[in-house]
Amino acid sequence: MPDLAAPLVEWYRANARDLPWRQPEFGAWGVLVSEFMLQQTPVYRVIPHLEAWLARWPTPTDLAAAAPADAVRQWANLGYPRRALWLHRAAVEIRDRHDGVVPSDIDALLALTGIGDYTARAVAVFAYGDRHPVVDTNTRRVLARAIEGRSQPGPPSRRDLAAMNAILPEDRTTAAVVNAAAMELGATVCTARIPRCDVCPLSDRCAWLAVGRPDTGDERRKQAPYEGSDRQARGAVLRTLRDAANHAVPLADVVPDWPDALQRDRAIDSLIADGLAEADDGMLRLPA
DNA sequence: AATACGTGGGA
DNA sequence: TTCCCAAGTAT
Repeated sequence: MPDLAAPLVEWYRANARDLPWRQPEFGAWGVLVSEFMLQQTPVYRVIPHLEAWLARWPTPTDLAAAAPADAVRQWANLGYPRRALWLHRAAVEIRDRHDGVVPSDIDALLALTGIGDYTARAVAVFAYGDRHPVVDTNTRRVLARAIEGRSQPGPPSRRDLAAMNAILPEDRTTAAVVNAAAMELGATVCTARIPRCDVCPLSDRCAWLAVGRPDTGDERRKQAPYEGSDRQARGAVLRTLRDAANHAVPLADVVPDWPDALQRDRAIDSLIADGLAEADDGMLRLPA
């Protein structure tokens, strides 16, 4: 296997974006919040929300003391609002199980609500400097191209962690940089569409470029259409609840003009089932 | 393992 | 305009 770590590190030193969570003093809580927000949401949309969030709740204990409704409201239009609920639950768990300190142990992190394989390792590595492989969608694409010669990665797998681990240097500080660099390269150069191979630090050893950048046909699953979907209906309902000045809305006033009343009611029920809404006395509200 | 889950910007 | 897709997780 070609050495990927050295060129990645050199490239990262010169080209990494100056992102808030990369400041040394940013703190584990800030890193954790940023990782929740970055799950499926672009960097440029996260940054302003992250700063507002941390100004309001500077520690896990601060957030744990708030109502879930406040977390969902503060989440605003970041999307996937259950992440706000899960982040709040994680804060409660950190307060109750870890004395208010974000843990660095992978298994302890994995046990927190809303934290999976990616986020657990991202926190341990980027907040605490521990040595683990961190694999996100960017890294999977970089490895698929540079090592396997494929245009897109296959389905996520535990093998991805082993592949990343195989290119990590022994030194933990450098290993953390390699993790960040692989993600950064995938985000800014080795992109899903129109990769910029002309400025890529791996171009002289990339298996995919060497064989002429073929489309290897590994289609990623197409996202279901959003227009007319249940998700869109849920989004409309939740927006109504977020924007309600008195924090509660009569059920009859919840998107009354939605084209499909049955779909709207289904959305309301599913939001209640998810803990994102509560109904009582004919009123609908965010969870207290 | 496949599916559900928001939102909005860029090409 | 329409389509793609963005630092994933839970079930």
